[in-house]
Amino acid sequence: MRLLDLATTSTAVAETSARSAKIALLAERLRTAGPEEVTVAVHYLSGELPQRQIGVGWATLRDLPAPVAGDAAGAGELEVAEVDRILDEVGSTSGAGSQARRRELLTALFARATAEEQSFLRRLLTGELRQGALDGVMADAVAKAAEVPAAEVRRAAMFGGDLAAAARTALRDGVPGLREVGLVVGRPIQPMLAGTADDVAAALQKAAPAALEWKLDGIRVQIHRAGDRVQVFTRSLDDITDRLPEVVELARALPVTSAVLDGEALALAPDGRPRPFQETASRTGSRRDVAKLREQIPLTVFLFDLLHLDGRDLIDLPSHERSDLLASIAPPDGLAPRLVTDDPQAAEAFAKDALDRGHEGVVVKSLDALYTAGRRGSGWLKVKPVHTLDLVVVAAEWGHGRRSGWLSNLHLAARDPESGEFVMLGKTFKGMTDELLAWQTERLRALQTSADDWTVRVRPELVVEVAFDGVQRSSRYPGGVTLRFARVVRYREDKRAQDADTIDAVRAIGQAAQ
DNA sequence: TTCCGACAGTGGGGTCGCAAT
DNA sequence: ATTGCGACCCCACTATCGGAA
Repeated sequence: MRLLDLATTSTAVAETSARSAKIALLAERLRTAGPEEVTVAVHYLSGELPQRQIGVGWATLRDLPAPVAGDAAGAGELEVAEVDRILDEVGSTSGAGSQARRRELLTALFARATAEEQSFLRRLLTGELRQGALDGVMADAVAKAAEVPAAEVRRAAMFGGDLAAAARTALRDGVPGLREVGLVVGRPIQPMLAGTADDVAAALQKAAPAALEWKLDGIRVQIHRAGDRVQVFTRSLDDITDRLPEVVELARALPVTSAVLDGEALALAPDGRPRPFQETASRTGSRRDVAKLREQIPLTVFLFDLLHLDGRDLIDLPSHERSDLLASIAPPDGLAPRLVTDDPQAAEAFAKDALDRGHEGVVVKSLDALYTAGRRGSGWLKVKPVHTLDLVVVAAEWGHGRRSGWLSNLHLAARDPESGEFVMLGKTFKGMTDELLAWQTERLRALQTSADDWTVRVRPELVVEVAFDGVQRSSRYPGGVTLRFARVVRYREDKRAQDADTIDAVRAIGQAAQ
């Protein structure tokens, strides 16, 4: 199979908006793939590289020599398997001179590609395929190509951790082959994700009685234990075992022969309150001097689910049964605090206590939900308090993709009461409807004071109400603080910039959380 | 016919580790 | 030593499609 075949399929997929038509086009292409090519084809057409990452991003591609006009002789002859080999080599170079070597390999590759192939490669390498089909749509396409139920493909991909491998199995061995793929201790599966609810009462309306658990602001850990061997994986299935010795020790001490556990790891202060997320991230992200770091910033694990125990898979058991089994093997202080209730007042009190202790909020879990790996179902609902501020728009950046032509990303500032100036403390592009994007583009252009290719600076007059999850330290912004997960709620045309919130008010919110 | 779950897209800040400057 | 870059932690929200109700 040629790269050109994938590029033309991708173009066709991008040009139709109907999901069913995308699936049909992808399935047709997969059917023509040989058994050795199908995994690479699935990866490429769902916007990923088999190598996961090869050290090439936007800036590397930007610095490649400009392509010559017109396609070179022999362009369009590139085979998918050869492209895969070249990218393997790009990804495996390291050490001094590796960047130059990467550029050399990529330059040679691009010189042999048609314009359509180059566009496809660029988008693939930057992770911006923008054809309206990623893993989800591809799973359906694989099912269609292999003429098997989509649920079987998704199940195999969930347990194998890899849709491309499931595709090869589906096309080669059909349903019987897919059925043989199961949970293997030591091989991570997609973690179950939580939806959101506005408040505890709303969450309880969807399921009562329900279990409430503390929502902890750390990193997700999936722990596999087989005999004495322990492995720890992140939400994106990376192996971080070496960085989390505390987690390894906890798992090794459990009275089991094998288990797969789900939990959250975070740094706590000596008084038991959570340290800022930045400190947990720093600790769990560090590979060097782990033993020393451990003394300074110890991690605590809170387990909240059990997917496998001593040879038995549990993901198809109702949540409350998994929870009971977990409690039977884990020490009480290794469990996420939990309350089962159908009483809104008791639930509210539990949530308030979690917040008073400095945690993010609660997760409300249906008692009979199965472990829906990789899905953001309503079986789990997170509830977190939201802060809002009225801030001033001081600039905006042009959007990309479907937001091309609109001013999208707002530069937000708080008022400095001392100087009367506006102090930038972050950006946001979230929460806007198409209608609002069009409106703000027009309004901001009318306030424009200067502009470059990316950014339009404006007179600080528009006030916008912004919701956010918290205030964190920043080395990037002049006020030393920034907002976590800022999103637009609405414009406040009734307010002038002089009425906007002050930088002191922002800092006070940060202090209150400590 | 309407509703709603799943998906894709559009990007945010911080941190680490590596290579280049 | 410092800077630029890529990768990966955390993540919210809207638009759209298409099956469920």
